[in-house]
Amino acid sequence: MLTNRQLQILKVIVDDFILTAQPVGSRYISKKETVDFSPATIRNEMADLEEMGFLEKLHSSSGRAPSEKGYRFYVDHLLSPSTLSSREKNLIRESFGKKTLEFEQVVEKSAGILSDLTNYTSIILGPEVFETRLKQIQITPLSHEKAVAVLVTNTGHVEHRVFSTPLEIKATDLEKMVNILNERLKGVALIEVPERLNKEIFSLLKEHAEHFNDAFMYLRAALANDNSAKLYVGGKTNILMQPEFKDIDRIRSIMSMIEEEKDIASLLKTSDKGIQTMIGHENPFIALQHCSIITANYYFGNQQVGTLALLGPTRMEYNRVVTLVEELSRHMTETFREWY
Amino acid sequence: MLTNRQLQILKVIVDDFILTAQPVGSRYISKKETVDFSPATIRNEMADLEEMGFLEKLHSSSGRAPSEKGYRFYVDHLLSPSTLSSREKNLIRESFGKKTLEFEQVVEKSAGILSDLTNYTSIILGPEVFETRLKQIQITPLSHEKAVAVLVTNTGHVEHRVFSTPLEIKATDLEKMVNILNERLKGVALIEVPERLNKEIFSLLKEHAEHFNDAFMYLRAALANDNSAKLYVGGKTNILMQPEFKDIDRIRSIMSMIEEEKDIASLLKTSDKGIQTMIGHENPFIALQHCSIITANYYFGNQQVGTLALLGPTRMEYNRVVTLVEELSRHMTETFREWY
DNA sequence: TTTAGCACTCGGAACCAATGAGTGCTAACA
DNA sequence: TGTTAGCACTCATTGGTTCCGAGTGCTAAA
Repeated sequence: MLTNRQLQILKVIVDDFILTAQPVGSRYISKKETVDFSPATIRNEMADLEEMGFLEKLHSSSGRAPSEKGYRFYVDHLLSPSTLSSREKNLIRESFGKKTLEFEQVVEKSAGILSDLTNYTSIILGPEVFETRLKQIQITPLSHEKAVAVLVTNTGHVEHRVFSTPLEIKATDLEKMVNILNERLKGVALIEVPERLNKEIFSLLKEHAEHFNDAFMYLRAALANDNSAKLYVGGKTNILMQPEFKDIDRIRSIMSMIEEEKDIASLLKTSDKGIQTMIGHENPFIALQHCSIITANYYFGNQQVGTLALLGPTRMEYNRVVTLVEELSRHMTETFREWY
Repeated sequence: MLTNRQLQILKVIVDDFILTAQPVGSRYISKKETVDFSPATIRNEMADLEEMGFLEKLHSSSGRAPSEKGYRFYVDHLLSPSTLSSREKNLIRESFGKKTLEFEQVVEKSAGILSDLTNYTSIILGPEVFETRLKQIQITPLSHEKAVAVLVTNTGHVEHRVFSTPLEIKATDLEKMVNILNERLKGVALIEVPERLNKEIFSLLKEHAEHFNDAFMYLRAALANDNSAKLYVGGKTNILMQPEFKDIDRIRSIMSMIEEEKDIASLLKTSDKGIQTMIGHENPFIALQHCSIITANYYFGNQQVGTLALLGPTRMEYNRVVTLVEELSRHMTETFREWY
């Protein structure tokens, strides 16, 4: 176990390294008001801390920087979650004060706030598709061979899909079709829609007219869900500001990973509930080996869950950032609750 | 005026510098099969070309690189537009072969192709808002206090806006409202919609029931157009690959400019018709001083016009890129024409 | 157990020389 | 008169050397 003095020194080093990105030396630590030991004493302790794996040297005569294990210990045991500054409070209150109506708006705004306040990159994963249910479907003809289906889900998400219609179909027929669809699909999970279409609804529609056959084909294609929960990213360029990412290659791999979306989405999807931190190599991607990710969940009603994440260097301002992420996920959850 | 030999040498230098990003020396040029002069002769010509402002030296004993004026001359007089390679043809044919139905799909696909084939960043500006006309409007209640308005424009663009509705409003009333709106707004330019709403439609709606007053307020807010034509960007990270952007600060300023959207949009909006090139400082933004931008227009029906652009370093593969941009704008125009 | 003192290590900056790619100029050549 | 060979010159790059300073580890004294 670590002695009190070791804890104190470790905390000072992590705090300072997070601030300056420079290795911390013994002399510097001993000058801190809160510290009362000579540099020599501190050097001894630092040597011990290094031996235990909490600290690292860049070269034999440099000061110490926290290792990943050091960050992990810091986050688990030494974190003193900061309270929000008035600037932070204001920005959040201001943004969530305005009444929002659409899921996308809330998410984009949250991503914006988070990346602006932290100078890191914020990522928000939409709610799991398999829990989203269809609330309403509306079909509107656009031309004699195109129509748009507007889907509204119980999460307040609205989306539209354009599809081809056979030339012969009539407006009244379309109306009938919509009625049947609404009757049969309301409350059905989005992911089950294609199956339902194939099973019961196909035969139902068939009874009405023969060109439903064609229309149905196209509609089915249009309603085929893409399954991928959407990613919203804020402050992509913030990574460029961090001194540890002076190296173009690192930036390139991180950027293209974010652009890919796929891996990031799967990473966030598998993260546990509550506030989580992944430090450096704790995530499986080489591109993110110098990054930390903080995740929190937000909720939609009771079960549906999305993920709010913040991506920064391992040298992240954990105390400030953790409260911010928590606070924002709370606000999001609350906003969505009010919609019901 | 330039002699034939000078033209030849200039062309070799630009071609080679575009390929290698390295200053070109006289010895190297004289070794080219197409060139029959000694290094000394070439040096003389290069000195003249430099004096005329077409070439630059990085330092007194380096080879020459094209100046912006050199690129400009090259583009205007020496360009031999390449024909598409079979790979390029295939990719384009494949993508445009599939039937697409929605404006966004076409645009996103085009941006993707362009950035993939060129390794530069592609930017597509949507059609000018002021020319887009409303084709149809549909309102669907979502809950007792929310409704979604779906707008369909003559460009095949579909979008939805969620707005609040007063509690008292009834489904039948809403239907009446939609009928009036459709009757009065069909074919009206999007940009004029708010004005029309205020003038004629307000009084019309008022005749029907008093809570239209409230509903109208919200609807008006929802239909207030944001005016900004949308930007679609492909291959944002491609800039990172270019050797001239090893410098983080350059990348940062370019990236954040793209992220901003505002300036880029205005830049593209003011570009002239047809294929245009802006080389280096020919554009007014310091962030883009080492970039070239190629733009082409695509058309929607007869008047409506959007812009397709490619952003890369001044050392751009102009001959390949120009044909690609042209070809893609042609394909887009054609696709949209087929929709009518 | 703590601390002062001292030798040691290593990165970074400054300086220097050697190298080589490339130029400009001059004089000879066709 | 236009072209070219030859040569002196320039300058970025590379590698080696030295110096400096920040910081460590170890030992011995308090």
